[in-house]
Amino acid sequence: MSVRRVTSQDVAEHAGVSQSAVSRVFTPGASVSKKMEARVRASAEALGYRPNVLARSLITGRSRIIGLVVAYLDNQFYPEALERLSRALQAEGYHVLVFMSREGEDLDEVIQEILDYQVDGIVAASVSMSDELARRCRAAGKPVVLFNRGQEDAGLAQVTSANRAGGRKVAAHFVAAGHKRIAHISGWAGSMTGRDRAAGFAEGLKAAGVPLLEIVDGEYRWERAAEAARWLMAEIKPDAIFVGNDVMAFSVMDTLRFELGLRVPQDVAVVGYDDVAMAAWPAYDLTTVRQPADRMVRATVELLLERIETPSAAPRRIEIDGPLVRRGSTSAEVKA
Amino acid sequence: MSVRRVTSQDVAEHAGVSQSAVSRVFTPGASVSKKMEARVRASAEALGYRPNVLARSLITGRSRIIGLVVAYLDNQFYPEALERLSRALQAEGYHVLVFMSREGEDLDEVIQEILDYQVDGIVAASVSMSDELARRCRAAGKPVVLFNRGQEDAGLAQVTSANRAGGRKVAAHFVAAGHKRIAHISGWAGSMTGRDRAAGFAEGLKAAGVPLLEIVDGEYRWERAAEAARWLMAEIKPDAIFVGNDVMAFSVMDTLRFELGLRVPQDVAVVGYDDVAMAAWPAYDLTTVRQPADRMVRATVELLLERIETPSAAPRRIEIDGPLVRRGSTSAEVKA
DNA sequence: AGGGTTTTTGCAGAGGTATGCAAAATGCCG
DNA sequence: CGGCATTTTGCATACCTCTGCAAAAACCCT
Repeated sequence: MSVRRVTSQDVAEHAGVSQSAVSRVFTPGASVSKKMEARVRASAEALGYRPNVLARSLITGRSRIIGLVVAYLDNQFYPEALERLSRALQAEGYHVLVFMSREGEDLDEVIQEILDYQVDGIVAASVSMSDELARRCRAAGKPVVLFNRGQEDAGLAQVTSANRAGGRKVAAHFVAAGHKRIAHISGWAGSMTGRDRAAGFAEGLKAAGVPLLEIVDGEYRWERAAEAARWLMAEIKPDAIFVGNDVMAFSVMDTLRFELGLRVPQDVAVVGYDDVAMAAWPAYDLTTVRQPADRMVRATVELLLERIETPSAAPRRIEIDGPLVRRGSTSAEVKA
Repeated sequence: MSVRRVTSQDVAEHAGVSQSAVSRVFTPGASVSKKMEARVRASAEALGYRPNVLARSLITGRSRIIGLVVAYLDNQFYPEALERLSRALQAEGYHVLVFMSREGEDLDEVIQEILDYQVDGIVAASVSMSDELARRCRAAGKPVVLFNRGQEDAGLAQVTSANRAGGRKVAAHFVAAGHKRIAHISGWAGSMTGRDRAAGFAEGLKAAGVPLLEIVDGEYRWERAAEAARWLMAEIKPDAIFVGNDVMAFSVMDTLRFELGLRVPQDVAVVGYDDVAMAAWPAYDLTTVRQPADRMVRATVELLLERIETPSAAPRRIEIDGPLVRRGSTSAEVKA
């Protein structure tokens, strides 16, 4: 019943060599003669041997596992990023072990579990980390990269898009189109991404001398965004709304069109943030600031590997700029 | 620089007991006195000790890792399922190691890599497995569960929704609404899910004596679905289209409305399959057959754990029925 | 051929934990 | 308090691989 695994010892016996020799054949960069390599590989092939990654990690101290903490996958941006991240790491010989956490729930337990697996590094996507946790990861020698969520305090590596600049781009776009009544449904105020986008937007409007009539926290939630839209249209009556991410922007557009009977962009212009695949679909055709998932993921992998190779390297912060993608949810005409 | 890990040996010395004692404290069901437990836990706490999952797995033969193979995450159904799967397994003390593969690409390399990690089981989502691969997993004693993709030949455990029945439900719905010109843009013909939905749909129409004018393979791809819709409207002019999944249905609706200027459901009724979150959004308001991700995931976990506990258990197949969810993309009125 | 260099190989120990077995400790009862 | 049954503990070994070190082999050059 029990399945006997094929071990390097078995291969060694079959090939009539020592176990060390087998190990060396499967260790890149080790010293093995051509002849030895051929013999061992033949035996390994015959027996169907492959090194046990876990046993190997025990001695090398490298598991080739990266822990990923993520709170939810219903914002399209995250599956997209996860897919790319997984592929990129796979190409480097690493694999992603997934840990779901809930916003608000204490990360402690989750991080402990991650560390139990002796991961080589941790990517925390859209979750914030307490200083205490960061300290513990440092103590364990595990590099952490925050993905798409900045943090002021802790000395953590992080990759974000240029959220502040993005907010300014949206402001400039609204101003150029001549909008006067402008509002913002922000990303969760507890997140730096949300705050930065809002801050950049406010800055940009201020610089142009156009007032920002109202900011409502949409908490990155579909339902909250819809409520915010209803309230804004009842109380403020803006003619342009910048929404903190695409998913909320879709919610806002649906509310405007199907519940309030308004036209986008003629009655209200809407801009989102992320540029997920759906933003380009005709039903929404959403003007939005692109977060270049591809480049963000590449930067994340780079940072992670850098710190795995060189644990002494200081944690860096990388910010990636993304363009404003103009589509039909904002009008093209520029008023003078 | 190098971070000395805290081991059970360290805890043992600190507590003045043997290493075995420490091990037993952290092994559920082992024999330890109250006093011993308290002492060890105190020392463990003081030193910040937690058992090394990898070292443990070396001796128990259980890694508490489940390998997940998935081809793409851009169909919303999969991130949804992945999130639930990960949470459900987490609750059972397992974790998901992600392996991205590409449709068509040979799974061989991927499966080998999975096995290298000594996973306790494998979930293959929307990928088909060759008999050879299935054989190899069996040889390695690793249970495999196919998620949302059936397969006739191999004796593999699998969880699917009742695709055939689902297809019939759609047929009945169209027939009841009095549609006469009916077409189908199917899921990829190379997948059993796609074939079953199409077969059920055809059966249902045949039983009602309504012809199925055309079937086009949409390959589960957004762009292919749009092309299929253009072609159908040019050549066949159906008044009702059943589309093999929601994502393709969205594409079809967009093409009908924004490219061809047709109204849904007045000119053409559209039905999808999956009931992803977006299907309920007002912009689409799509009638669709629900795949109960929750129950499908629960069944998957059940099957997996069952076979991990009892390797001799025969692989079972579970089919989960889902309702037709009526929404605005099909008309309500039933003609006599 | 011989001596020195370099390469290749095997030996043995380590990495962190679980567990069968025997010894020690505890509990029970008369 | 003695004797026996039961529980708890420690010892030693196993899991599978990598790697430093020293021995063996191969190579090179005169």
